[in-house]
Order: sequence, then C-alpha cells, then structure tokens
Amino acid sequence: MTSNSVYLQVAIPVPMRQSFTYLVPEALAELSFTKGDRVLVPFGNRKLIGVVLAVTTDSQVATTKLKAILERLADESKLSPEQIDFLSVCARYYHHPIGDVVSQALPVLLRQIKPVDLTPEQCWKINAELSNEDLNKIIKKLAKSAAKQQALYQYISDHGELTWPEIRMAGFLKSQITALIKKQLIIAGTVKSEAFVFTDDCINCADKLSLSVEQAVVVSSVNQQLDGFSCHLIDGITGSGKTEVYLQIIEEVLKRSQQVLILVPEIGLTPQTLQRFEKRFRVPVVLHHSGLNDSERLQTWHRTKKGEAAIVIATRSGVFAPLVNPGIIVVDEEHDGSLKQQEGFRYHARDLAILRARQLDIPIVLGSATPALETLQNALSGRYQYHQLTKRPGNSNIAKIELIDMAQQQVEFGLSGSLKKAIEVTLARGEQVLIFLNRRGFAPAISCQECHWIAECQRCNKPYTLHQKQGLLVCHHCGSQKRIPAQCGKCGSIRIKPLGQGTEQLEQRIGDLFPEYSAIRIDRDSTSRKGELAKLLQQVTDKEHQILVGTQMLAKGHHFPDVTLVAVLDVDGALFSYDFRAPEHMAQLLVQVSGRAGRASKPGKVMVQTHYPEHPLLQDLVQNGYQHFARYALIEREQARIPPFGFQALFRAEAAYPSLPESFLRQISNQNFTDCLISGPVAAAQEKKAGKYRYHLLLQANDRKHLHAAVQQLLKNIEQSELQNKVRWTVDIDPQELSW
DNA sequence: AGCACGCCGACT
DNA sequence: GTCGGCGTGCTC
Repeated sequence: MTSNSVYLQVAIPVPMRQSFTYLVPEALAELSFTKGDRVLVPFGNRKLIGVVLAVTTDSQVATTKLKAILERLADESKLSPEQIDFLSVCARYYHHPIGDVVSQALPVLLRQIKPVDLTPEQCWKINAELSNEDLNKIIKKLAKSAAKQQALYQYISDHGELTWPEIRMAGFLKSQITALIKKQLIIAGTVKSEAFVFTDDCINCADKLSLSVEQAVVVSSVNQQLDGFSCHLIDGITGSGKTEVYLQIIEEVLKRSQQVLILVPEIGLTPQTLQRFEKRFRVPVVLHHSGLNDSERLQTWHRTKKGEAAIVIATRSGVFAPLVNPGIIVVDEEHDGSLKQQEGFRYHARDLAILRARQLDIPIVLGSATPALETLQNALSGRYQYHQLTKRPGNSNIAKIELIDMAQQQVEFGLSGSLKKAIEVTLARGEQVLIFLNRRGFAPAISCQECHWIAECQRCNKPYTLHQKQGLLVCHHCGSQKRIPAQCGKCGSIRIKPLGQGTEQLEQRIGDLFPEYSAIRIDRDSTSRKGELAKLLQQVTDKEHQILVGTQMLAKGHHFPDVTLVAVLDVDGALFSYDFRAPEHMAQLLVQVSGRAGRASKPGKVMVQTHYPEHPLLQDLVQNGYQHFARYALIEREQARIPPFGFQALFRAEAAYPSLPESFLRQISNQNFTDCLISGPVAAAQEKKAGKYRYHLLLQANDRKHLHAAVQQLLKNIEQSELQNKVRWTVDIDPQELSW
C-alpha cells in the first residue's frame, strides 16, 4: 500500500521531545520529499500539520506502528533546509520539544489546517495619471482642510507604494486612505513580488552623515568581512552614532543584493526607527512585531521568503525569519532583556542569531551602549571582534550621574529635598523632568494601623498592591483582584492605610507639589490600551507635559531632548538582590537613562536617590562609567565562576503541594556528576505563586558540554519518574532570572 | 497539548 | 438511573 523504504521524520506541534516517523502513501509516491516540507498527518485521532525534519531510508520505530501522511502542503510555504538545520540545533541546545521549536518559525496561519490565502497584499500608490495642474489644485485644498490627508499623500509619494500595516505604523488611519482614493489622488494596487535586486536609486545619500574616524574604522572593518562568518560587538556610548554605522554597513550588504535582518528590543520598534531606515534606503522593508495580526504576519513571512523584502526589522522571534539570501544580521541593544523569551521555549534571540549567522556563514553585528557581561567577555577575550565608539559627534557631554544620600535629606513623598529643588529649577527653566519609580500602582501594600495586618493575596502570600483609581487591590504576582476592604481582616479596625508609594501615588503627589505644571504617568497601567504609549510619548515630545512619572518602561527606546533632569527614586533594591545580574541591570538602566536626557545645547543630569551612596558598585559606576563597572563586575563573576565564566541550567517545578515539586526534583537529581554541580532543590524566591508551590534545581558547569550532558541525564531521569505528570516542570538553559 | 477512556458524586 | 468531574495514558 505504501512505497517502500522512504520514511519521513516529522516534527509535530506537541510538547514531546521527539519526532515521529511517517510513511509516504502510494498515491503520493511520485512526489519527492525534502526536509522543510509541511505535511498533514494523522496523529492519535486528530489531524495535525507537521514539518519534515529528515527523509530516511530506515525507521527506528517498528513499521507496523507507522501511519502514512495524508497530504503534502503548498510548496511556497515550506521551510528551507537551512531553517530546519537551525531549528534542530535550537531544539538540541535548549533541550526543548522540536515540534514547539519548529512552530516558532511558522506563522500561525501555516500551522492551521485551513487553506492559506496567498493573494498578494493590497497596497496604495500615487495616481500618476493626474495632471500636475489638477494635482496642485487638490493639494492646495487639502493643505487648508485636511492636513493629515496631505501628509499621508506626501508619505505615500515618498515611498512609492505602501501596505496598510506600513501606513498604520506611520500613524495614519484607514479613513484617510479612503478619502484620498475618493479624490483620486492615490490608487490601490497589489504588492509586486519580485526578489529584491539592488539598483543605484536604492540609496538616498542626502542624509548620509560623514563618519568620525572611530566610526569609519568599524564600518570598513565589518565591510571587509562580509564574505563569511564573523561576530562584532559595537560598544558605543549613547549618541556615538551606532545607527549611522549600522546604516553604512547595511548599505554595503544591500549593494550585494542581499537581505538584512535587524533584531531590536520589543519597545525599540518605533516609527522613528523605521523612518530612519526608510529615509536612507528605498528598498522594501518588512516588519515583524507583536502589533501584527495573523494575516499580516503571513504576508510578511512570504515577502521575506520570496526575497522581496530587503530589510527585515523584527523583535526576538525574527531570528527565525525565512531569509532566502541573507547578508548580515544586526542585533541592536543586544543587552536588552526582551531578547530572551521567558516562557515556553526560553530562547535568547541574540545567542540564536549568532548561531544562525555562523550557520549561514554571514557576519553578525551586536550593538549596545551597555553590553551584556556575557557579550562583553566574549569581545574582550577575542571571540568577537570588539569595536568601541567613545566619542559623541559634536563632543556634547553625556549626562552626569549624581548620588543623593537619603540619610542626609528631608524626604517628602519619597522625594528628597535636593531632588525637589532640582526639579523646581529645571521646570522654571522651561525644561522637562523624568522621574523613575519601578513600582506600579498607588501603594505596594495596605495595612491596619492598629494591629499591623497586611492584606495579602492568598494564592501568592504576597501583599496586594493598591490601585486607587480602579478602587481595587491587585496582586502583581498572579494578577488576581479584589475590592478594597473597609475593615482590617484581622481585628476589624477601620483604620486601614496605604503603605509605601507607587507611580500612581507619585503622579498625584507631584501634581500637588508642582501645581502649575502638568504631570503624566507612563507605566503598564496607563498604557495598556493599544497605541496609548505612542500617544503619551508624542504629548511629551510636544511639551504638553513637563513632568513624566514612570517605570522602567520609560528607559527604553525614546529620547526626550527637552528632558534635562532624570530622577531615579529607589535604586537600593538592586544593590542587595540575590539575583547576581541585578547590579548589571541597574547599571544598564542608569546609563541608558542618562543617555535619554538632554542634547548638545542642554546637557542633562541624572539624580539617583540611595541610602548607600558609598556602595562600591554605585561609586564605581558613577565615578568610572559602565566600561569600568563592567570590567570589575566580570572579575567578580570570574571569581564566583558564574556566567559568563560558568554555564547554568535551571529546572523549575511547581504543583499544588510543596512536597511534590520538591521530591520530584530531588528524585531526578539523585546522582553525582563530576563536572557539573547541582544545587537544590530549593524553594523559589517566591515559593508560592498563583496557588502553586515552586522549586528550583540549579546546574552549573565550567563548560557547556558537561552542562548539556547533565541536563540530558536529568531529562532521562524525568522520563523514568512517576512524578513527571504530577508536577509542571521546565528546563531553562542560560536562565536570565534565577528568581522566576 | 489534546483527546479518549474510566471510575465516583449530585441531578432530571 | 445518567451527566460530568478531572486523573491517567497515549500519540509514529
């Protein structure tokens, strides 16, 4: 019934660390199968879409157990052999189920059985039929009555043709498109799908900047190595012109008619970023980010795969993009935490990008003003080529960091006297102030004034955060909400008061302290609606507000030229955290923040409130800067044999009873490894979350081989464990958060 | 992850 | 008497 001796090893979207073997039915025997083919297969009593990982001539599984595939799906939606190789390496490296890994590389619509709609995407371009005379008349009229429509016309005219996601990204509305079509200024068409080929008018030299010596050295160094794998770190202080360096390297790659993949942090994919690339290059740019819906993702995927997209700008999942003719990968802000996926398949996009560049035999450029210590160590040791940009063009000064000793200060609403004064002075000058407080809500707890009872979430054993505007208590660990109690839960007293301060309260207090100025708050709560963040940021840029209160969210992506004072209210948590990366993250935050403020003519200032102004980490950072701080931190890490000088894997387990995850982890780790140290099981820093008890097992080794061997062994032990289905467990290779 | 099979509590 | 709760086991 089936053709002999061809077996398909297929990845199935189920969380199992194995592939499945299938036969090719007689009816499909004429087809030749290759790895990457999408196939419809029977699996249990359902049908699933799998991906062929290999075509073999023998089977590991008894042939009597095998089933035949039902169908092979559309050729234009298959994965390339290169992608399959890459995904296999990813699954092996992270010890993650292959089916789940493969799923990351396929748009949702290609994982569903429904037939795929491949009609080319709609786009709009200017109506060339219109006579200049008519055009001028209409434009003049538009300028008076419909400025937005005129702007959209200009935008489309500048770009040739644009799709809806591109137009939306630039801040225009569908109604504006409709209006322009009605006026016959623009016409609808479909995106032509030809592979990108470089021509001379792909580059707009008008805004090309001349390079400093430092920049020119980096550009020419990378550009001389475009023919094979090489890994570069560009360690450049904010304002040193990293982007211009990227642009000139990218230009060289485009000249070779090759594709460019640019990975950026989640928040970094702003219209400004996009505009910078579009202004310089008149080539198809494609975006991959969380704001796209399923069919937009599919379109983007196909435009990349057909080679039509010359530049792909993407957040972390873009590392799996179906590039056909790649020339370089750029990872901007490579230290950024959003590059690591923190659930399910816990990959680090920067690390995988390096792996992929190596496999593709193309160069990769990592850029940051505050490189991750892992990256910096690789650069210092010579594994990566290390390029430093130390100067700002125009020699403007970078904002200085000043420590405020809270012990010496009168404190009002969490603001020290010195800071309050500095805020007053800055506002009086007509400049803006940015205040960081990494705590959402009105207050981090409410407590009884008589018996000191604190309202706690029963599922997490943690205080509820008070959100006064919503009139709710919210658990920031599990998201549960409840009404604010009128009485103490223990003694019944009605004297219940908020304890401590969050951004919501700070915004209010600041309003009281500086009534003549407008304050706004930017945090997850105030920007939960889509597009709200961009709107608020625009208001700040337009100087509608003078004071900005917010969480870490504010530290990323945006530059505020008129903000000349940045205040960090509470930095002490990071100094004594048992997460060994906390000081690194704090330093990165402070340096990134200081880079956000001020400009050449108006130097910025950063004020940091602390109870430990003498703390060596703070002192080092303030006196000597990130570079020095980082090198010192590396020495400490080396002595402690922790990353990047040692390698870690973390097994996590949780269940409704603490004894279960604990004994599960104990059971699977009940053996010794000569070259891998196992610590635990220990209760997680927050033992109880959302009603589940959580335990950890930490593996540490001096080299990756031994780490992976131990992980492999523990996974085998898990297969044998009768507790495996009674707990929820995961492995995290190179964990970023040991606390979870 | 689904999905079926299977063995014990409160409903028409 | 049955509907349905979710524990357990299986998927080429």
